Amino acid sequence: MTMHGSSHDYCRMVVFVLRNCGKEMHSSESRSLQLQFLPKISLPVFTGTRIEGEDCNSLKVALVDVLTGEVVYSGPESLAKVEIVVLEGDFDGDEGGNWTLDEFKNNIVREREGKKPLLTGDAFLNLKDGIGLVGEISFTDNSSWTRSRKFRLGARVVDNFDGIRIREATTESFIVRDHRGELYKKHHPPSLPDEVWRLEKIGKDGAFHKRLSREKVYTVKDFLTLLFIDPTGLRNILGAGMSAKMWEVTVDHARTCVLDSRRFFYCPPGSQQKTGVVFTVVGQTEAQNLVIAAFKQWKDVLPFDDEASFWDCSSRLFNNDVYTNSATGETSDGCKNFNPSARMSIYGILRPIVPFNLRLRAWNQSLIYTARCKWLSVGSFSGFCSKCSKEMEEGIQRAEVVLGKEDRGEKKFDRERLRHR
DNA sequence: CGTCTCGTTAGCTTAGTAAG
DNA sequence: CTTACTAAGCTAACGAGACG
Repeated sequence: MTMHGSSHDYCRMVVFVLRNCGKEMHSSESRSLQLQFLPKISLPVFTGTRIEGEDCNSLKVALVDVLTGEVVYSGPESLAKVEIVVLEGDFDGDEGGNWTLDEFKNNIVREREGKKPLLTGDAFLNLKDGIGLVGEISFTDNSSWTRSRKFRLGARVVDNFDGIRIREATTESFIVRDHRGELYKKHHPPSLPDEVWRLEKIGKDGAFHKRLSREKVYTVKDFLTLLFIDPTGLRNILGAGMSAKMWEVTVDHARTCVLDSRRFFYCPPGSQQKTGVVFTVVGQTEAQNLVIAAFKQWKDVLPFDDEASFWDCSSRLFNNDVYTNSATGETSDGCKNFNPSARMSIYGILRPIVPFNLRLRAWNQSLIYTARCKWLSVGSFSGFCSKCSKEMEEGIQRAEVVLGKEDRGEKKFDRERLRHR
């Protein structure tokens, strides 16, 4: 059975015809079929880059029954051959999909004269069970030269099912940019080794980029380090030309940089290891973050009249937990093995504890580092060990942190691992 | 409103590579 | 070695936003 409209007036309601094993099965219900793209196209789109669906999904074309919204899994149409074409971005702007076949054809965009076909790759696909995967296709040219400066993708059925009109699919309109634009894209989030112009408001070879380069701020890491160590100095490098608003945008963008988990520990010479600081690769301290968190969760903050009352209270606070064994009154033998020749890190949580003796041992039980500490950033601690640098080359991968009377087997921190990096 | 700066775009140039 | 093709780099033009 065949339904014909006039050449410009195809009926959108068609009688669905099933053909199976050469037998014709006539459906009494009227059906309106159309192709649909699934899911939306992932933006932005660049020339030479594969067109993909949102969230890294492959782009698909599905044959759908307009009335039920369901995919047509059976029948000859569910195996149709489909062609992907490029359409003008303003095609069917407000029409709600009521285009004719000729209107669709007239809005197909061809390549510019002397250029390669606008789409490269597998422009044809075969539906299977009503769904087909769009293969590897990409644009060869940007969309700036067209009347709307945008493209859409269209999908149309190549086969003729006895003149039955299957409505074509179109995507949302989108801009196709020259792939070279991709080279100068900002990174979200930026990474530490990125050049500093990957940050918002820092133009490549622009005034700010030059000012930063003059002061040897080449990378996002350099920028972040200066931001934490000397924010005023960094602000001065950028100068008055950078407005407060721009500064905020750049700094906010830089702060989204995902830092690695490495931590560094520093005991000033002569401090007898009573004071030390743990910091990130860009000089950000755990304390900074904790204080910020504390001000946000003020109800959880404990007030003390003075430092003495803090220590008095804290020793009682932590008296019954795993840190108790650390307060043994042992004298510290200092950092005699401490040397910035090899770096080690352990991972865990930062918390205040009573003064304790810390010993770091390699897996073969050789003593790497001892110190008397008031604060331990278990899990975010880094040390440098001269003994270890030798042993590391021989294949040592980890050591345990043992606090207090480890010789009696009370290894409270076994689960904390010390790792070479 | 003029100036400064960044962000984007795209034409042109250069470098690299494969084929003959 | 020459030629053809492609990818990458350079740079000018233009628009937008911030600021005085």
